Amino acid sequence: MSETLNPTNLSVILYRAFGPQGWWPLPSRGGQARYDSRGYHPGVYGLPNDPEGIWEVCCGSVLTQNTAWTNVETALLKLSCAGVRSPAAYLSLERDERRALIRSTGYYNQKEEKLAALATFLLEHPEGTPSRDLLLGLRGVGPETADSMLLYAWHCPQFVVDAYTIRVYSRTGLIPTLELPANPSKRYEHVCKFITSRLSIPEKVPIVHWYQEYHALLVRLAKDFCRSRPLCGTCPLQAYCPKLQD
DNA sequence: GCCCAGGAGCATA
DNA sequence: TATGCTCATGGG
Repeated sequence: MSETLNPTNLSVILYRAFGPQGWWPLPSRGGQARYDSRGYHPGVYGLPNDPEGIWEVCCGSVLTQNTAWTNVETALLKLSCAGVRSPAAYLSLERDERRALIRSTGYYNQKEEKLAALATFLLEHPEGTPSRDLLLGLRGVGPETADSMLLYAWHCPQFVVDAYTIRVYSRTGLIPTLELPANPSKRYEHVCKFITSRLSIPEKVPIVHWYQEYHALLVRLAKDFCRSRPLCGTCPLQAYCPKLQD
């Protein structure tokens, strides 16, 4: 091992390996100015910058719960093609129409209700950034979903923890597994504080950009290498990670 | 056919 | 507080 891993240099190593990730993707804008074919916008921050984009990010954060993003892409494209580009448009549909549009993401009965609650909330709060507590009060919005919306839709400096984050931090030994609380909610807050309290971000870099990039890079690593069955042989962390497998 | 995917809510003990 | 179950489609 060449260098001891810590939360800060991990993000630097991943950025060097993968480059900017262009999150949060907006599939409906694939190919438009500043977006690549699948709606990513690498190196371009400050997006989304309009209500339709905010709605699409919020939708995506609910639809991707325990679901592969490719299935969410399908649903977001269907919603957009059907003209559902706002909370009001969503609420104007019949339940069965909503379910049909998001079917590809699975759990579509539950998610239809979650999106209805979200849409109603957004209509009641058309401006400004909602508080984390308000978002957490919505049916179907837990800590990861709330933080994803805050960080990517509203550009708040709120770090996002997901299953991939915990997997990578556990396997690399960055966080002692024994210290992880069993309670999911406590575990989330524990990991979030653990990471953010140890991050040293250069003054010239906005915290929001760093948080966005870091989360996206952890997902990239976990999807491509640190899978449930890991591909350690070609992993960019090979020189740093104590858990060599395969 | 099996495993997995960017969670959250609820019942039960 | 902790654990287990449920929700469901689609790709590898």
